[in-house]
Amino acid sequence: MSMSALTTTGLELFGTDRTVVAVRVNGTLCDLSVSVTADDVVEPVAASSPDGLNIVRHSAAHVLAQAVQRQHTDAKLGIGPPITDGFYYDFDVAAPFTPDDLRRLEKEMTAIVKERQRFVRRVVTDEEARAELADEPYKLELIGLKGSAAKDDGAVVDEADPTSDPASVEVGAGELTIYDNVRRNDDVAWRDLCRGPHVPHTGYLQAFALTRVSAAYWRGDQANAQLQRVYGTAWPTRDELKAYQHRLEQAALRDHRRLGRELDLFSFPDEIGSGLAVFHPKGGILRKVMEDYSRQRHVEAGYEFVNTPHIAKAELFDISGHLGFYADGMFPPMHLDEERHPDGTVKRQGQDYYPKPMNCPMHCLIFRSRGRSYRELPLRMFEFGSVYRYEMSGVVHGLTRVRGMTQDDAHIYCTPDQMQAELISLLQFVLDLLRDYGLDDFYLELSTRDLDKSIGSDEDWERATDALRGAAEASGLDLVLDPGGAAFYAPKISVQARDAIGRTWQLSTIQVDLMLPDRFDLEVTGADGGRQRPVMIHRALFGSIERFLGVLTEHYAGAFPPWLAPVQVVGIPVADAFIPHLEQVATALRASGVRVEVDVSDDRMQKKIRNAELAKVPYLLIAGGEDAAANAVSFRYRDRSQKNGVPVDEAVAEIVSAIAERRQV
RNA sequence: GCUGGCGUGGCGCAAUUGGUAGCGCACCUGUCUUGUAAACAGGCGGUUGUCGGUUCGAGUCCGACCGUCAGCUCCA
Repeated sequence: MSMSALTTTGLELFGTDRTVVAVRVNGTLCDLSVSVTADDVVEPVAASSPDGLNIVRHSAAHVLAQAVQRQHTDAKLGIGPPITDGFYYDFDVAAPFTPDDLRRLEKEMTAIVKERQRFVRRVVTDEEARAELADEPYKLELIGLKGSAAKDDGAVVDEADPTSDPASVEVGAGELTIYDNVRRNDDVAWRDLCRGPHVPHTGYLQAFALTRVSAAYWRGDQANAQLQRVYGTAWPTRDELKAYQHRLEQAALRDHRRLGRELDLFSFPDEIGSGLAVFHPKGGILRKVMEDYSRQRHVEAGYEFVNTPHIAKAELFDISGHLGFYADGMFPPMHLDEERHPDGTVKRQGQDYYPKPMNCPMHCLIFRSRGRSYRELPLRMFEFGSVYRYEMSGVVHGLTRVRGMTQDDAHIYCTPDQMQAELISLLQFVLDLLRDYGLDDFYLELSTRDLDKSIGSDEDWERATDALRGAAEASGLDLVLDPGGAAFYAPKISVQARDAIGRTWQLSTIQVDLMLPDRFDLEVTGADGGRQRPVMIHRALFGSIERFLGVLTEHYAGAFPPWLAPVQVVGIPVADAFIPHLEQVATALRASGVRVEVDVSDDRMQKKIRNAELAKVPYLLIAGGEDAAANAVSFRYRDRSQKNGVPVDEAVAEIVSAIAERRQV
C-alpha cells in the first residue's frame, strides 16, 4: 500500500464488514479500533471463528452487566467470561433474580444494543483502577490477583478444565485495562475492568438470549459468598442462535430420563429414594444383554469371576482407608449386635456395618485369602458389584449420578514388570468393547498427582504415571492432561467418548493403585522364594451399568441397535386373519433367539405401526394376504422404508445377522 | 449441601382478580378391522406432594417439610 508510512486502524480496514469483530495484529488479538502500520501483520477475526465467538459472547456479557446495573443499582460485579455456547456474569445482588428479571434484562440489553455504544479500551494503573472501581469489591480483589490469574490467552473458559481460570478474562498478566461503553454523544454509559478485546460497538450483538439464573460461589469456592449468576447464549447471527436453540431441543428429546419413561425402561419411585432406580422388564432385558456380552468378553480376556456382599464391617473400610477419606460419601452405618444390661450399660459391644462404596477392598481380601504365587499373576478379578454412595442431594441425576449402582468392576494384580503390557492390553480391551456397544469416537485423559493431597512415593507415582501414559500413547488416541486431577492414591486414565451429537462422557477409568496393596499387605511369593508386593490396577469399563445404559440411551436416542433393543421385532397383521401366519414367523425368529412380539391387539394396523415406531422397535414385519400366500413378510424399517414380499427364511436371516453382527439399522 | 424454579389422575397439559377440578393419550368395555404413524362409542381414574395457617370459601395466598428440575460445589 502506498500509505505505508501512515497508521490506520482495523476499523478502517474491516469496519464495513459486520462479520469481522476484531483483528489479530502480529498474532495478538486486538480491538478493531487498534492502530496498525503497514509493517504489522493484520488478520481479520471473523465472528464465527472460535476467537470471534468468544469476543461476541464476552461483549454480550458486558451488555448484560450494564443492564443489570441499570435495573439493580445495588448490584456488584463478579466476573463475566465467555463459555461454551455462551457466557455468564456473576452479580452480588440483594435478592436473587427471577425468570421475570431475566425477561426484563433481555429487554434492557436490547435497548443497550440499539444505543450502539462503542467499546473503548483504556489502559489504567492499579491505583487508577482501584479508585475508579472503589464500589466494586470483587473487581478490587481481581486487581490484586493481576499477574497470577492469566494462564491461557483469552481462551474460552472450559468448565471441565480445572486449569482454566475464568478470572483471567478480567485481568491479564500485563497492563490493566478498563473498557468504557460510550454512547454516540460521547457519554460514558458504563465501564468494566476487562482485558478485552471486544466488538466495536454493541450494535454488533444481534443474536443473544438469557437462558437461566443460578447461584455460584465467588471464585468457585464453597467457602466464599454465593453470587447470582446469569447465563446467556450469543451468536454471530440470529440463524445461528435459532440453530443452537434447536440443538438444545433435540438434545432434550434424547434425555435418558424422558426416554426411560417413554420406552418403559426404568423409573425412580419416590418410595425407594433419590438416585435409586428400578429397571422395568424392557430395561431389564437391556441390562441383561449388556451384561451377558460383557461377561462373555471378560471370559475370553482371561478374567476370573468373583462375588462379594453389599455390606461390610467398619473394620474393612478402616483398613482400605475409605472411612478415613470418604466417610461423607458413604451411607451411614447400621449398628448391629449390640446388647445392653437392664441398667443400660453395654453388655456386648456391637458392630457397625456399612453399605460398600467400592468393591476393591473385598477383592483384596479374596486375593489375600491364601498364599499367592507370582505364577498366578496377572490375576484378573471381575465382578458386577453393587455399591452405594451417599451423593449430595443436589447432584443426583437420572442414571448418570445415582446413589446405588452396579459397577462392572475389575482389579488386576500383577508384577511391576507386567504392569506396562497389562495396561496396554487392558486399554485395548476396553476400547474394543466400547466400540462393540456403538461408541467409537474417543480421547483419553490422564489425571496426574496432586502434590498437596496424595500419598505414596515420588518414584511410585512416576512409574505408575509413565505406565499409564505409555498405554495411552500405544492406543494412538488423543491424550489430554489433567494435572493434579488424580485421586490421592492413584493416577488415572479415563476414556472420554463422544456421543452421536458430539457430547463427551467420561466412561471407563483405569487406575494404578498406590495404596491398597500396602494397606491390605498383599504379597506373592516370588521365583526366589521371597515376598513381593503386587501392583494393583482398578478399572471400571462401563463405569456403572446404570450410567452406561443412560449414556447409550442418549447416544442412540432410544433407538438401540437390534442386538440391544428390548423388542427386536414386532409382527403386525394387516388384519386378524394373518395372525397365525405371523405367529409362525415369530416362532421361527424365537428359535434363533430373537425377541419378537406379534401385535394381536384390537388396534388397526396403522395404529400398531405407530405404536411400534414410538417404541423404536428396529424391525416391523407386516403381513397381509399377499405375504401369507407367498410365505413372506414385509419389512418396515426405522427410516420408514419398506421391503415387501420377503420370503420368511430370508427375513429371519437378515434379522439374525444384524443382531449377530451388532449392527445398527 | 447451597441458590432459585416447579409439584394438578400412569404420562402430557388446562382451570378468568381465591368461588369448590377439566382435556388428550394410556387403561377398561363394546362395535369395528386387508397394506405401512392415531377407527368409533361408552367407561374407570384426582380429598390438586405432605402438614399447618389466612379466609365464609384455597389447586390458586402464607409457612414448614418432602420430592423434582437447573446451576454452583462435590464425584473414591
